[in-house]
Amino acid sequence: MSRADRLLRLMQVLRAHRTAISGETLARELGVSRRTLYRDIALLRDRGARLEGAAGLGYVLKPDFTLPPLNFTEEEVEALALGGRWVMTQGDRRLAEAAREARAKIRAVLPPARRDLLESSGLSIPGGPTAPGNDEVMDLVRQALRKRHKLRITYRDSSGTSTERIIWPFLMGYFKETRVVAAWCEARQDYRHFRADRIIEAGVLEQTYPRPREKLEREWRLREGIPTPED
Amino acid sequence: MSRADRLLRLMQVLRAHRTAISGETLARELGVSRRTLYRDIALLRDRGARLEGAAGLGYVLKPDFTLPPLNFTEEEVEALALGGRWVMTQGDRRLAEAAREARAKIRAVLPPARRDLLESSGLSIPGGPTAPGNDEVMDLVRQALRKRHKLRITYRDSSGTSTERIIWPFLMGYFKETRVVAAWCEARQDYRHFRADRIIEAGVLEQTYPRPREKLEREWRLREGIPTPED
DNA sequence: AGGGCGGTGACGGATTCTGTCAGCAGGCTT
DNA sequence: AAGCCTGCTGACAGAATCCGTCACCGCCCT
Repeated sequence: MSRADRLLRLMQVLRAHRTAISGETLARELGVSRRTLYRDIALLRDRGARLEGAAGLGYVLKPDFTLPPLNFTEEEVEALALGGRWVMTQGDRRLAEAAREARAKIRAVLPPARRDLLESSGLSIPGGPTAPGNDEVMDLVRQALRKRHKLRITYRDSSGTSTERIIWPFLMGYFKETRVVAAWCEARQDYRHFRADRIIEAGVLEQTYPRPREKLEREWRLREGIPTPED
Repeated sequence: MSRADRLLRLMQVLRAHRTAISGETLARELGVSRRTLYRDIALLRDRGARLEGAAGLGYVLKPDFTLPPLNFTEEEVEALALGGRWVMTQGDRRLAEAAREARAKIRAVLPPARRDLLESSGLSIPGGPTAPGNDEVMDLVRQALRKRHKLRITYRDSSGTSTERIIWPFLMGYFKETRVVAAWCEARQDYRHFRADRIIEAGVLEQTYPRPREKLEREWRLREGIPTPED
């Protein structure tokens, strides 16, 4: 049996069962080793499945390991539609793709009456020129951000000289015309800003950086005198 | 992207689309060859998906045996977070509020591990000056848009003279600096644009306008030479 | 304290996958 | 009727993935 096949079967088994199941049992049922089962579980989780495992118990199956129905008001649907559309035009390719997928998922669990509103809200983001920035670089920056990993970048500054640095990225600002990464620069031992379109190349390092992202952001805001958005 | 991953996405895409969709399109969307797509389709059918394909038409997923989608992936959460934040800074007050509430609802169905990502994704919309536009007016425009109602507006044009008109709004464009309402103007019997910040006053009429919003939009795009976003 | 169980890393051989090429059939357009 | 698009299947070989094994960590329950 191919892996893809097995995963679909696994989803069905999980959905059917309501009580806790041990990984051992699942593995036997699917005819694979325990190690492989853990790999499958990890993939499902990565794709969004909401299922929790606890040592000594087995897998505690949240009944809603799929997306439960969401009851948004018309105005909330409008907000989601507009926000999604903005990301589709302004985000890097992968993020734009994610926005589309998210919309599709929301659409699937929306009450039928609101579905059309999601696709055709009448609110539009005119397709102007998208802000410059290498798609691949932006994707890597987001990864580093998410996992709090250090990032090695090759950067060409405004005078045109290239340098290589290791930075701790903690924020990416989506300005009107540019994308700017705010980070702690190891070489300078200080906060620095990097325009995404001037990052020639980037690589996510294995190492995480020692301070929480929020701490860095707070300190940076303080120093730069940038107020925290009330949100 | 692994095959297993792709299959989950394929189900997602099929579910989202309600009209027939060709294998060619699907293959492009998933980034694989047509041959591979046929293989994937075969596997899904093997697993019990009621998926009908016809030469010259495309594929249609029968709606009866569709699993609900999995929960959001990390990347999708990022997209939702960023989009929501943009609406909070750029929408009118009520829409911003709706974005916040939508976020709260999404947060409630998220696996605990992904909740933080929604609030603190590290992606930020810098709080610049929000585009001008009367909150109340924008709200009314959105209402009219949603319900396809006629709108009575008092408009001051670029030369400073005020006029009162009845319009059929079918689109609101969120430009970088301005919000623009595209509408059919009853007085002029033609399409007109109105900057939201120049609409002094507005009132939603009881009467709906006779043509579907999509029709108006399509005709308008044709006349103005504005391409439809592929989306 | 110990066993059961979830979770992770590394590794190398086995398996699967995928694009290409080729061909057939059926519907739609011209 | 011809031509095109599209669904569908077979074969092949290189590329990519997968999987079991082993080893280890930490938590939970008894």
